[in-house]
Amino acid sequence: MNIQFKKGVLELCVLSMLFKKDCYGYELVNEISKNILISEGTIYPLLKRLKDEGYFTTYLEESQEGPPRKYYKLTDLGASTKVELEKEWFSFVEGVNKIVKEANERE
Amino acid sequence: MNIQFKKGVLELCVLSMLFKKDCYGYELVNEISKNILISEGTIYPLLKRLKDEGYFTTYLEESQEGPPRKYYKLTDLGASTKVELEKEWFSFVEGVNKIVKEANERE
DNA sequence: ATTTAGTACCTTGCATTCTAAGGTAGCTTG
DNA sequence: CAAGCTACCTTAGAATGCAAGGTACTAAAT
Repeated sequence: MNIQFKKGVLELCVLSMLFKKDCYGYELVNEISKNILISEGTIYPLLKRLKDEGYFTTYLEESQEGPPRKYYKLTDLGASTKVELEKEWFSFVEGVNKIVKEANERE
Repeated sequence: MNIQFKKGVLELCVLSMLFKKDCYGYELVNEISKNILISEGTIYPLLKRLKDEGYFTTYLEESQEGPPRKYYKLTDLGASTKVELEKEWFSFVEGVNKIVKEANERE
């Protein structure tokens, strides 16, 4: 998997996951990795940054399967940022696809 | 435009453009910028790197409108890399879209 | 009882790559 | 001859993903 593709997109992925439901960090790594391989060293600093920027709040909950889980809950700011980022993402993909497809139409 | 989205994708864009026809650097900036805003400071180091890696050869041609242009011509390695990168790109987009779309299917 | 494996949190230093800002130089037009 | 466009390039800075490391809890296996 191309590492560079991921830059900036993981933020959208995290916001999207949390838009669906509250998640804890370890869960995010596993769920997102089903579609895009990522590591813990990527997620935790990102979660910290996004929390500092006010995109979500956190709360702890105990688990029967290990140490307590820190859940992340999207704020209104987080939700509206998700919508913005999503738009930007689709428009970006469209731009790239246009270049790629035009190139393949050579005679 | 989200800077981070671009990481790694410009390589695909450049290879795609050159797959269509030989181009010079300044031309690549302008053509790609029609779909994705990029600056010269991005392209020239990238072209140098990709040339060093054997993705294309170069030749000079004089111009009536300014200084001579350095044209980039895709090698076989460059062309096959373009095909690989293109596949990775589509699969990556699919992965991200899956996450985004599933998140929007919450009740 | 101790080890192993899985869950779950986190930090640090490194690598990559895009950008802004700057520099050089040719050609054309006023 | 100055301005503006074309065309090349470099440098220092910012952003972010990763590997590798650490801590600690629980449960199962030895």
